[in-house]
Amino acid sequence: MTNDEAGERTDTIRVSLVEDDDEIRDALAILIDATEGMTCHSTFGDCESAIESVSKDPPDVLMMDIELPGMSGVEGVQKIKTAQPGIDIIMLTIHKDDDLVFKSLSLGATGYLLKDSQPDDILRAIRDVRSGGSPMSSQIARRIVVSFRKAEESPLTKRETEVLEKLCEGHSYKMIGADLFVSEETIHFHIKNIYQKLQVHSKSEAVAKALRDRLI
Amino acid sequence: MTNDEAGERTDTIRVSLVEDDDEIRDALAILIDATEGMTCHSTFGDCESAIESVSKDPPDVLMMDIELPGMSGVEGVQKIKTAQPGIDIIMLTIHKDDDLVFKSLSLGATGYLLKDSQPDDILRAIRDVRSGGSPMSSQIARRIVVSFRKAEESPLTKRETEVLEKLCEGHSYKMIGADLFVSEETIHFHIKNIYQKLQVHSKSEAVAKALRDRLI
DNA sequence: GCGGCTACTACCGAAACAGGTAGTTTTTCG
DNA sequence: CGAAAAACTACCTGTTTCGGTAGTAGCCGC
Repeated sequence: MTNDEAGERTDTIRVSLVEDDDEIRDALAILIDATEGMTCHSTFGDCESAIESVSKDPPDVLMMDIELPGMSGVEGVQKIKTAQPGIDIIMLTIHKDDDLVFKSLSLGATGYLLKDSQPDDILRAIRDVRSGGSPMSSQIARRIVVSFRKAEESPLTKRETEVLEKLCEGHSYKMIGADLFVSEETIHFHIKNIYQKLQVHSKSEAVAKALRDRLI
Repeated sequence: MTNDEAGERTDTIRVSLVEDDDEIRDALAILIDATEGMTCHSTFGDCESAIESVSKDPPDVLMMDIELPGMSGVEGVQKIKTAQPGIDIIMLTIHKDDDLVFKSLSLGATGYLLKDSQPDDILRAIRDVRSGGSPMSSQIARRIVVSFRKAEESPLTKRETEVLEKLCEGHSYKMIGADLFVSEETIHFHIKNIYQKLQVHSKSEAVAKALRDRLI
């Protein structure tokens, strides 16, 4: 392991573990250490101690149980990723479809593994995450894909949507009017209707709603 | 497979294909028809004809080449998904990491497959997409995960971020001041600084930038 | 201890916006 | 065809925002 050379990570992948179950933790450590190209860098039974150590001596990859006593894995992801953005974090879970997995991915985790995955799958996920992938089940992938898809049906008319798009670009009534070749008053009219339909009362509120609900 | 019972779709999965290469299209059709639990419902050489037929007689799953003569697969996804939101669309591609794949996923595709995938992988993807998954490579998954993560570093101070959050909720200067127990003028001051840092000139533009760049 | 950053307060004038009312024309669809 | 929806124009009034200038105060690091 720790060979020096230059290059950021042509060499051994250092893996750390955060897992409260001793048996699982030890088994993973042994598996990783027995594999060429990776080494178990450190192990922790809880998030708090992991956070402290990891900021001093960061590994390349961190595998973290999503359900931990004390600070949850989700919270841990946020803290560790803030302190050490370079670490790739893989969440470990027993549930296939867990809201927590989804949350931790959006907070900074890069992939996730089921605890009872085959050794081969575990090792593949570690390499995968290090070479720019996000290992995860297709069920989780679906939820992520859906979450950033455009709304299928909007209450707005075509023209109103057009106006809303311009609003989101920060244009004034006057500029939008010029862009769409109608008068400023017409834009005013459309925007009043947009406000009514979206139940908002200002440009910024409309923009926030449009972007959050992916109306545009 | 085809047991009937109740349930919404215990029976055969109807698959349609859009692929301009005759050989690939025929090979896929044969593979699908030879597999228990699915049937090849219809095939098309281009998007235009697929769109017409599919709106009359929709399949369960549509496999679509991402690069087609005439209308591109990406455009096709958008049109078909708008007309028939119930169809699960799997994109076919030869490139592993293609911007087009990413685009089509955000426009309504549910998964994607490499054209040279093993037959088993193809059949698995079809079943997968039908049972609520999004089959895709971990490289694509990573790009999607990253695209909705919060910005790691914001140019804004803590206070400014706080103000920006309130802006995104559509509050006025006065309301934000009341919320944060400072004067309206102070909010005015913070917002001027936010505008400078984000290079914007209005509330709505700031909100748009904040939400798009995930500063909050 | 001093400069730099952050947080806060204040005043001004021009511009933009929000909400209301009151119309006309065009498109869409039963 | 005729009703309904969408697109368009206009005016008015009070409120909010934007950009500029100007000053106070606390905290941190060199």
